[in-house]
Amino acid sequence: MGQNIIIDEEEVKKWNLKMPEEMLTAVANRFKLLSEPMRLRILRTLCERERTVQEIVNQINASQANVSKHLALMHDNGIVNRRKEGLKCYYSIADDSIIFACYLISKSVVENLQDRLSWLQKVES
Amino acid sequence: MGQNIIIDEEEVKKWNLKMPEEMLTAVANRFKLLSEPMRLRILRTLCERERTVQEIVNQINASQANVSKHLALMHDNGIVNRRKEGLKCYYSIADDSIIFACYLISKSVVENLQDRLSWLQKVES
DNA sequence: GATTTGTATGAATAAATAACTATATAACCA
DNA sequence: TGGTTATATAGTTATTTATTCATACAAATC
Repeated sequence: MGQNIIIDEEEVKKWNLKMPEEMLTAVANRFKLLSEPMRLRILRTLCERERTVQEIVNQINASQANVSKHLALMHDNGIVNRRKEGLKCYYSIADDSIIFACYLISKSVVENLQDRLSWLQKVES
Repeated sequence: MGQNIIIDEEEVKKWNLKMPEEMLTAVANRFKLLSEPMRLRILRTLCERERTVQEIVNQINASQANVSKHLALMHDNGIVNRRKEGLKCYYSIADDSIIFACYLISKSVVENLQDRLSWLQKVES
């Protein structure tokens, strides 16, 4: 924890080309987990620290049942941890690479948006 | 191109916590693009070099109509480039961060799988 | 045991979408 | 102009799934 991550661009290309079919669907499934705003909202609250279901429900605007289902799904897929303490149930992020992926994608979304804006300004002038 | 990427873990957490709601849905949408095996198959063929629609259709096992739709969707969302040359239409990857994300996620999927396997072996022994 | 609190789950509904078929467009050539 | 090739696009169907409501479960407290 607390370390930097270094990615070698050449290794990335090779890796992706070699990836077998089964792996590909597994990766797609993991991306699907991240493709719902509600789940990203939940994960964002967990970024700070572990939280109970109720804490999450209060933070984001969602029903307890819905939050619980999303958490169960993410737990089944190993991206969040579950820890029971009496009545309460604490969830936390189990897989940091998911947070890195969010970071990468959000950065690229911003860049994409900036590109479109500057293009628009060129067209207008 | 050809450079390494360095990610600072602290910056990642801050970034994700600050991310506004609109950004969050945009990120979710981008993840949704990556959540279909067929689209990952297409992107993988594009990892190597730009390709025509027919080349992609031949490489992966899919109908021309389907590949065309997926490409259109990805182009609309700015993750692939389109270049027309006579009858043929060449597509290429427009956003390398997507490939990085695939790399990150596939690595974590492998680790997750390895963890489950070793856990299984512990239980069995 | 009965009640309260925190969480999980089953059933039902509505919305999104991947894939298919058929057809359209668009560029090239005879 | 007519024909061929490469790609795109409607319309349809079937599947998936996020959400809601109601209820069940499970642990604590009385």
